[in-house]
Amino acid sequence: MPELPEVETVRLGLQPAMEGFRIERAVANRGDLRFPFQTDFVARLTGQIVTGLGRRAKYLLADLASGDVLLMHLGMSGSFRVVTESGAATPGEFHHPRSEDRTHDHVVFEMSNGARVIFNDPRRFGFMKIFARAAIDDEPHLKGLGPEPLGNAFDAALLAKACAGKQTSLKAALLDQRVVAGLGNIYVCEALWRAHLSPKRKAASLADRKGAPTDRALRLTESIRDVLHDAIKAGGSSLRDHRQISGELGYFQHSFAVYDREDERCRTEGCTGTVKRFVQNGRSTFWCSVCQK
DNA sequence: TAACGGACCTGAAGGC
DNA sequence: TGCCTTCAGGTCCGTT
Repeated sequence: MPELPEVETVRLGLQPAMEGFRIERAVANRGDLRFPFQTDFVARLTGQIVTGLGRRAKYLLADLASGDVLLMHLGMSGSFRVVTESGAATPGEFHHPRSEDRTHDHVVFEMSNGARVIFNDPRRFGFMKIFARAAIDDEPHLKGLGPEPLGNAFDAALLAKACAGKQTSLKAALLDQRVVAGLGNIYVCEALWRAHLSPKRKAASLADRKGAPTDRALRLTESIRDVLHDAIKAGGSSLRDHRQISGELGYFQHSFAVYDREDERCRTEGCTGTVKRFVQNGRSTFWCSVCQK
């Protein structure tokens, strides 16, 4: 599922095809994804040079020369592929399992360098929206997002402050994009395992009575950074519908310590536990009850 | 205000 | 083999 590392991998893949080039033609093959397209969606994209391609949490942000920003979210199953003039996807040959199935190719950008950037999203949980860069502070999807976990501002003190007084579980708190932006179910499970913290533990326990970060907050902050860095280095994970730009699989799923490893041995050195699964806030949680406290 | 759960959506996997 | 059911999960929104 596209969480921060997958979105960052997509961004790095799209950059050579889009940044600095003009969108000669934009096509929306249907009226909506998760939300209806704006009526002027195509018009505001056509002829615009993409001056930069950034990321905020799980959102991709394409800056346009007009001063607009194209906001893109991959939802659950969204993916991009880039097809060059020669017909080959870059980098490498495109080999998505459903590469012949164009049914879910919902948006196409024809770039001035000859590349076709195609957004495919079978479940249509993704969406695209255009807003003025000047109004970015008022953009509802970005407003209220917590700190970037890989940014300089994110540290144990900030995480502890965001969790102080919260009676909900650590798992639920970390999935809350207002607390920290970009984590999803997989990386929350993995980060909690690395920090040896139970997903059931109260979020408030990251702060002491004075609101200062506890040792748990320090461990968790480090674990979040580490797991995200490792995943980006591996090109993201590739569960089910998610693929890289090239159609290739990411490799991080091979490194999962707990996610989707129910009944397998815990990988913590010296731990005799097995990975368990339970449903928490409507989502599967994987953890080791022996070494995660 | 915080916390929680349902809805959205469709392909994959499992059961019969 | 084919049909049916369940599950997956990011975000929004309604309810408690």
